[in-house]
Amino acid sequence: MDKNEAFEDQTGVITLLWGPRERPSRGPKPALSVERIAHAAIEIADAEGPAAVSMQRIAGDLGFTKMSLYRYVPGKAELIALMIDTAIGEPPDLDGVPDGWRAKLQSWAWHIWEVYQRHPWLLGAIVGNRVFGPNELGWMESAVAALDGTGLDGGERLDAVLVVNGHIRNIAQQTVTTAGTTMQHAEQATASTLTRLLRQHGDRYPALTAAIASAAANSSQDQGLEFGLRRILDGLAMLITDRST
Amino acid sequence: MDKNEAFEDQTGVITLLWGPRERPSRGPKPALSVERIAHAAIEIADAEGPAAVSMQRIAGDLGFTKMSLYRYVPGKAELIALMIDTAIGEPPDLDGVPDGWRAKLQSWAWHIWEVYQRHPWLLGAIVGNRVFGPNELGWMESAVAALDGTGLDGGERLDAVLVVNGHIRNIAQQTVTTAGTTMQHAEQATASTLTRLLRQHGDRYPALTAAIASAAANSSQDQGLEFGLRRILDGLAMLITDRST
DNA sequence: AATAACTGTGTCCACCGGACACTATTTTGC
DNA sequence: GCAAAATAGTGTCCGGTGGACACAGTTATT
Repeated sequence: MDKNEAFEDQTGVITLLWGPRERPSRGPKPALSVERIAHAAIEIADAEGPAAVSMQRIAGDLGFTKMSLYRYVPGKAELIALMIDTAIGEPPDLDGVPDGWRAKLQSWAWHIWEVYQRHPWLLGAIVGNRVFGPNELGWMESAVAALDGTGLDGGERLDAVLVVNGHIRNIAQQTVTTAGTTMQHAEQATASTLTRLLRQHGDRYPALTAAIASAAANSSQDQGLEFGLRRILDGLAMLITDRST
Repeated sequence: MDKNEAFEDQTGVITLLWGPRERPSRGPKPALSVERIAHAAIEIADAEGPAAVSMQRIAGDLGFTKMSLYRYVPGKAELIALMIDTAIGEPPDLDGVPDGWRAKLQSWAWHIWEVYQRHPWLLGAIVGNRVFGPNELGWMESAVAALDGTGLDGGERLDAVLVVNGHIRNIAQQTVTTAGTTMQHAEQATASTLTRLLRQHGDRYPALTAAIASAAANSSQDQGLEFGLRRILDGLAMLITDRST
């Protein structure tokens, strides 16, 4: 498919994501639109996982042949980029959140968490160097803006947003399954296989076995998101108070 | 390929990763081995990205036909699982690291960072619910063991390791490209496209534009790993001192 | 020696992304 | 009004993918 993804020309993605969407004057009226195609693809990915998204499938769902899609989209890679930015959607408005940067960033984290819950395939799609779309940049904007007023410089704000977003992504990856099953099911399955493996080979992993046993006893499971987020925000708070004194 | 990954029976992966590897008594001697196959696949992925790893390609590199591989591996998904655990490799020995949990966890973070640098395709391969392999569990073990002596309970230790690992993964994803180019190239490319996009649409993203300009001015780039790791460890330290008093 | 188990090969299949030629449709300039 | 130009959707073809299956060759057991 792609022999060297680093040398892909990003022009196709850029024009699809950022370029103007103007109808040519001559020729028959298009029966489809990039938006309809993207939404159909997202629907498939949401319901049946990213592997089910093929050109044939999308076109079939829309009632067209697969080659007709190539009138709207230069290729599948570009379509996926558009799927990503469309699925991420509009960034949240954090102006209504009071109480300064910490509450704003926390709210932002929960919003992006919901996005990942709604579109689990996003987690596997946003790896590697990519061209950012308008919505994706909008999310970064709102998060960086939440750190206005703190004494952090630009690089630190970017890094801080990176850490928070990364944590949510990471937790979502652990929690969510790619296909249609609920996260309870998936977590339960992995947890049970993990405990089964540890029951057999536990002697090789004493600390891990003890930790999991303790976690199960205290029923302190699924705190990963809040735990890590609190740690990260605590660490940021330390830096911010440090800067402001 | 896979219509619903959540319902995959993990038995194939489990037996391949954890099961005994015993030669049957009768029949010709196998000319290959799962290890050789996995290593050949890893070599391809390291050099040309994960998309270049196909059964035909692996078999061709080994001088066999692709169908011969299926005598050793039930399918490609299982082979990838084995690739992952093999590429992660032996966990680091942190007993030699002095100075308590913080230095140990920091050392652990840099070790896993190096693994992700060596095998960038890992970042795209370890998404979703998966069965852990022996080595992967070994890394978790060594990280959890590093938190021995802190007052944290089992669940907190697991969550802490999750956060640190997630951060490294996140930074590596931003830094590394899937194929052969160096990370400098990739970062440079994305950075330049980002600035070009912001130069055109910067009015929609004022805070982001300002932050990036400030970061460029202070030349405080590529501090993401250390920045976030310091914040996370600071936050953990707060919790630990809280627990011990 | 016969048999059973196993290894590697060749053939076949459905599906994938995509190139290309073709017809049908619509707008423009005359 | 009419021809030319540009576009939209279709049908056909191609190389590559993962994998099922039958088959011949090899080895240890009986």
